Amino acid sequence: MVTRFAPSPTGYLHVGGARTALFNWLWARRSGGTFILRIEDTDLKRNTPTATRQVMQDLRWLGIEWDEGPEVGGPNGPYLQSERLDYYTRYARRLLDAGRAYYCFETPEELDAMRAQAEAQKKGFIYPRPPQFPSQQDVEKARAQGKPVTIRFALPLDKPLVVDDLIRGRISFHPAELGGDFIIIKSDGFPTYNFACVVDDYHMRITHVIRGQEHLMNTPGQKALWEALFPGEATPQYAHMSVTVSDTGGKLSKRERPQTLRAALETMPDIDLAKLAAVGGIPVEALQSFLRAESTPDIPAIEAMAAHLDVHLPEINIVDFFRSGYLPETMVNFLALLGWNPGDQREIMTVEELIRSFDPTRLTKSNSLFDRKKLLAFNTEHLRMEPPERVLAHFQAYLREAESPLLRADDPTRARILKLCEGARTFADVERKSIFVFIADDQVVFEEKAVQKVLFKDRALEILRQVREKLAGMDPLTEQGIEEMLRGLAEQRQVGLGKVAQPLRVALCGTTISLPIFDSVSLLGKERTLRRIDLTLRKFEAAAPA
RNA sequence: GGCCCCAUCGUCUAGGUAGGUCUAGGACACCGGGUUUUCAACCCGGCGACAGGGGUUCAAAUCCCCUUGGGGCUACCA
Repeated sequence: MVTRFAPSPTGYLHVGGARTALFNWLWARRSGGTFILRIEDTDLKRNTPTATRQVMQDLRWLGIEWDEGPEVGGPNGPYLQSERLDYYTRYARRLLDAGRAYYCFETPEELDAMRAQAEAQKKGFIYPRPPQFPSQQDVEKARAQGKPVTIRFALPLDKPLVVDDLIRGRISFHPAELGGDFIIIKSDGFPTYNFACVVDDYHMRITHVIRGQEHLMNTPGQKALWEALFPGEATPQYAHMSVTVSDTGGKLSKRERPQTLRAALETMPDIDLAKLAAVGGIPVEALQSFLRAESTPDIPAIEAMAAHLDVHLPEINIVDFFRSGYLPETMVNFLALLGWNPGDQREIMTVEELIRSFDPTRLTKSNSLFDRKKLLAFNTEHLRMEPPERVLAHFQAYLREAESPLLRADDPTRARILKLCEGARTFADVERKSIFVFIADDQVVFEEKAVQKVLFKDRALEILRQVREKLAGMDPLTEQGIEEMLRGLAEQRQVGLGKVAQPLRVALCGTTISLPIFDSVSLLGKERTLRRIDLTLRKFEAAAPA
């Protein structure tokens, strides 16, 4: 069995693409077959130079390795369609010679006009096949006149086209309603998707294809092409899966990120636009225009501004989830369960379990919504479940990507922090709770809310001073000693531990959320703990309400 | 407009091919309670669905038809 994932290199790997790749990969692994990566870069206008590299990087992060394809090679290469042009021209020639394809010379404008006319008559557009196919001289004449030259496949109209879909069963199409003869070679000499796909699937000996529902209507045309090109040869078996839509409404689209930022900005009226624009590295005018929904800055600018304002953008691409602190194991598990299930009630599964259980006939027919809250729950579970060394390795990668101050910690410390954060939902949570240890003592940022709710209440500063004195007298500083001291103090003052621990926490971190307090003190050490308490007392004692 | 696909809790889904064992199961979310040095996690409990209408049948979530709703395609994009 040979399966494939065939993305077009237009940007990062997105959730939908990852899901398609995953199912094909699981299927190949399940059956001991081959999984091929093929890059469909036949649209010069849409290709992004770095996209192929990005897609491969994201696949590898997910653990989806290809047996044949770019960088790994294989007997059926090359694996970039732009390097396979000779195949397509050869087969187009063959169809032309057999009278199964013909040249056309309409300009895009002429085609648009024909379509508009069909629409005005409330009819579906069907390309009118000429009674006589243009000759080679006609082609030369057209070229001389500067007309575009394309090649169309003469779709057989005599019998219904039948597709046997593994998920949806037998589907029959009337060729006359399919839009007529379609283009196989564009005027730039490149093949269209439908043509290149057939030629390559044949030459790469693809036996099984799982792809999105959006390709279902392409399948009858591809089958007809296959029969004309490779009569008697079996086409791959197709499985057209459902689509995944976003829980923020509509399709999972990259526009969601800018839109989320804009919506957040609208709730912040007194914002310093000049400063924000500087953060994003764009002119103020560009930011203003963005706010009026007239333009959109590029994604790095959007992300920088969102990070600055602490606005969480919805993740769209696989790399976004990496940057938000998700585990690849989580993504694989979650994506696999969107539109598929193992047939029993298991949900949290390892990759090995997924491979063992995968059966494409269990793919769901209906579309599903990408639920980020459930994803979060899955990540919490995987963070707890995966081997600690593996989690640590992923954590390092996350920190490197984030250029986090936690990079300054050594491995044992990071492992300790990870352990203290049991129950955390993402690496971002872990980082947020422990970052205070790795910043300079005078760089602690005090959250207004924390100050008001903790430091300025219940004689917190008085307690803090007491804590400071006791801490100063402790040598050495052990977690156990700290705990006994804080508990003793709470008891002595007839208050809950929270009344003692929270002021200390805010003094050390500036926020009410951090690692467990005893570990926070021990991680910081005696000297830095005392210094932070002193800085806090100095800063807030004068300002405290009586 | 034409063609094609789909329809079970708010969400992901089990059950549908072989109609009765389904007063419809699980998970996430949500709500209530518990635990607690913060957040999270954790424990207990609760809410909650067969889109509507017709058939077929002793019996329908399950089979058939219609309606409605959602999605896709209708490109010299893939």
